[in-house]
Amino acid sequence: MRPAVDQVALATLRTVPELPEVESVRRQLAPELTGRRVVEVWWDPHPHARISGLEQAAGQVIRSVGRRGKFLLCPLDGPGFAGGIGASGARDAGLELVLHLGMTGALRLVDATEPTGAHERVGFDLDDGRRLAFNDPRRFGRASVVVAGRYLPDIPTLAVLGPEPLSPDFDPERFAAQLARTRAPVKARLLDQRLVAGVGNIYADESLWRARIHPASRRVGRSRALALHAAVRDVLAAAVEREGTTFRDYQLVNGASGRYLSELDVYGRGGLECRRCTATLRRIVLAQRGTTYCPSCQRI
DNA sequence: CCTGGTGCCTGGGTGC
DNA sequence: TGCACCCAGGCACCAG
Repeated sequence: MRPAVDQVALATLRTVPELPEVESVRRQLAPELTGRRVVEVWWDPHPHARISGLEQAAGQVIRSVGRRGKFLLCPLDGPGFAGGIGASGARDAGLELVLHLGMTGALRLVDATEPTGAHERVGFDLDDGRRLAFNDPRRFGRASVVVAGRYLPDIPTLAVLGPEPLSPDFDPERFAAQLARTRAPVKARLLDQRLVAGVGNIYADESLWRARIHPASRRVGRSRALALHAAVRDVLAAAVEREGTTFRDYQLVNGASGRYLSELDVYGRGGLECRRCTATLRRIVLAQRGTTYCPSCQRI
């Protein structure tokens, strides 16, 4: 057993998990889950639960814990796995566990004897006597087992997910060209996951503020697009560095909070002073999302 | 294809 | 103290 981690909330997020929060959860889970065998799986029978294929996880070994955008990706190895070279000589198409925390999802490692939590939607009993519990009050999260890399039809967003913002795949010129091609508000483009993966409401507002771009802008020229590209990278990198944003009781394994909250410049600061120009930050609704920006230094 | 609008879901907050 | 709203928002889905 691992008493230092048992019973600890790995991610009781009040903040909606975006890339930095999911990456922080991934880093906590990876050493705990890698090499563990899933003994048994239980899941929520609710008709609207976004769950598929989980019966296939039983007996599988978790090979690693990865991430793409806001998705956690765990490649699985079957009981007889011996290197992945099948009779045909081609690499076997193994299975993959895909988790998305949605708005309120949280993952915990608990003792397997602990009763199912009130909002527990999925439980993976592991071969070390613990259970990976997926707690998700609003059922906006997702849990699926698919053939590795085959994300259609179950997970269409993952199938068309844009580049990882903190990798070289996120190319500034390509980003600028794609942004120039359509006329939706720039914030909507940041949120839709195809231009760049992992940006949600908080870090969209933060990035736009940093790049001095009005969230409702429908035309973003090359130089501003390049500034936005850099801002997205800088904001996400800084938030990962601080293990995400905690509003309430999101806790790390050691009990610490995500420390990006004090770094937020606009999100949650409507009516307060802009830290750059002292104008009053304004809160509007854009793309059906609460949006905060500085009317003085973010111009259309 | 592109875009905007609606529904899903429920804990927590507000106003009466 | 109780009750009826109403909001938060990632994503699926649909209509124009």
